[in-house]
Amino acid sequence: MNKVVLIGRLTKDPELKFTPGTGSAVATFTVAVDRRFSKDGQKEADFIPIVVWGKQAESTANYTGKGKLIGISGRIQTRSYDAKDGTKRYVTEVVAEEVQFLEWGSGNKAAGSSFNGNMSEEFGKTQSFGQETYGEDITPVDDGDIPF
Amino acid sequence: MNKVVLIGRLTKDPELKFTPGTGSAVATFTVAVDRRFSKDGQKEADFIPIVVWGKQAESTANYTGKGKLIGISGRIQTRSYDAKDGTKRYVTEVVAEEVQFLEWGSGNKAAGSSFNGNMSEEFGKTQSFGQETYGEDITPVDDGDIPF
Amino acid sequence: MNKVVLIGRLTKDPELKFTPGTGSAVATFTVAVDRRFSKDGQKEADFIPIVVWGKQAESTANYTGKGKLIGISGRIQTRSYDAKDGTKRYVTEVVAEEVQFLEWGSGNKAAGSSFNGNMSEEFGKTQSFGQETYGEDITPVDDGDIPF
Amino acid sequence: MNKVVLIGRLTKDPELKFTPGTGSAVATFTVAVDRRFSKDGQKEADFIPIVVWGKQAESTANYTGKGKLIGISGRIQTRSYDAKDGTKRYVTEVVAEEVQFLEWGSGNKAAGSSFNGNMSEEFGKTQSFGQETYGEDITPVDDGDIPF
DNA sequence: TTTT
DNA sequence: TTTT
Repeated sequence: MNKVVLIGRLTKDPELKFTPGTGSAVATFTVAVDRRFSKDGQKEADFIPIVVWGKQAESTANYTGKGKLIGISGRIQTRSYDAKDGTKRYVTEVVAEEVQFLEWGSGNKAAGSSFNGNMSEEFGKTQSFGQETYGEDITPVDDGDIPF
Repeated sequence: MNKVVLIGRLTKDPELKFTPGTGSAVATFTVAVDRRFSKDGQKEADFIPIVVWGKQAESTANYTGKGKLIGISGRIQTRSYDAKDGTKRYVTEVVAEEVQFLEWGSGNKAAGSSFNGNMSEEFGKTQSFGQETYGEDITPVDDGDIPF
Repeated sequence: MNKVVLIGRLTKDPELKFTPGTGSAVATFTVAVDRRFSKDGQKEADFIPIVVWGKQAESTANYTGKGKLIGISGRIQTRSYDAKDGTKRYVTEVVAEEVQFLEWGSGNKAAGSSFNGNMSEEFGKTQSFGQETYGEDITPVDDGDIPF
Repeated sequence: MNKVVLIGRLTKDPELKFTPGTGSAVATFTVAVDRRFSKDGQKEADFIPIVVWGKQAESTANYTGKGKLIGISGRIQTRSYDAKDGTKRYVTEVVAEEVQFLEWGSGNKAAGSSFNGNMSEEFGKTQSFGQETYGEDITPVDDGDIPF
């Protein structure tokens, strides 16, 4: 059993990439989740790294963005990589299986991602809110060559 | 909202320490959680770092141990520290708020911790199973000087 | 272990009552949570009964209302009562331990509850959004005589 | 968002049925989850109704049973039916998406279910423990005619 | 650096 | 390296 649920705000626009192999979309971003109990009244937050795969990665890249509130459910994943200094580094992140946009509106008009952004007319300026949840559509087939 | 639930096995006995300041107990350990979907049939797991505070830390140090199955609920916490090479390192771990021993029996009889271990007669060799859950008893008062 | 997380909309304004004994506040309401998979495209939802105790009950009664989006974490509780026809009825509901207002704004200006509603100037018409989470402040002391 | 995680014990052996239409397997049972905080020291539990579909329903019927410890993740579902006295009754239950046997061993040798029970030699008397989790294999296609 |  |  490995279950996570988070509600927080994106610290930046998501980064959209595609795996070299199968071309699966992957979005990565960080979510700031305010802590319930902070010492005295200081505002404190946890900054949790998120990974999303497949069609949801594209939705995420297009319908949410920096500062927007988002709900996520998924699981904690750990992996290691070799740092440039030769040491092994360990990463703990959340793989999102379900993403719920609690505030809509994306910042990524200027692109840099392969998505053409033609949704921006519908969602760009308007602040609409919904309860739609996007489920996992691609089994995260762990290509071996992860682009981050 | 920041909620985590895990069921997995300890990869080692927990490490019990006490904060220099208030003397609060802190236990740290890693839990191996088998993944539901692994590529082909290879056994794969996530190795998730756990922190437990207060009275629960002591229970954990004494009633569970390497290889034992445990249930955890809590939240994801991120923090940073300065590595010896001068760079900043980021850590993501789970702060357990509730710990449930799904298999009892500890390995740390020989001690090294301040706990006297007199429970070992009751729980040491026997493999008993229960559903008792130990709640958070100390608000994790983030001493500033965390001993790990 | 008994953990629930929900994001959904109130089907009505919360009902605020106070226990005869200790005078603890209790709010009850129903949250509609859209299903991810519904047969064909029909909109379907689960209508989940929620109970909140203490100071949070009052916040809930005042800062949210019919149609508003809310995040809840808590646990499932079951209880039974004797129906007027002499049969025993079983109830399953969610006891909220944490409530997060994803959209603010209450409908209960006209009252009927004992709360004086003097917050309505601040929160009444404006649609502001936040991430503030209100934790459990009163241990739900199960008076024995629950007013619903 | 609608997420539930439970760890508890079956109050009885699961009941296995098959939908008239598609012949999908459905198992139903109740899980007793001990409460963390009970008034004084009295042992109290919540008795939570569970529904499992598909292949997992069969696993459940065969590899677990009365008194066994089980981990469940899923969602809360509400439905209504017409009671014999003409009134509408509302039911809240947990639809399990993931089931983890924390203690193995089934009681349903004598059958009544279509499963032939030939696993009982492997799992019957031995008390083995594992971490295997069985995922949802059939999208719970809500036949319309649910056999309970 | 990992558990069964 | 962080969000409102």
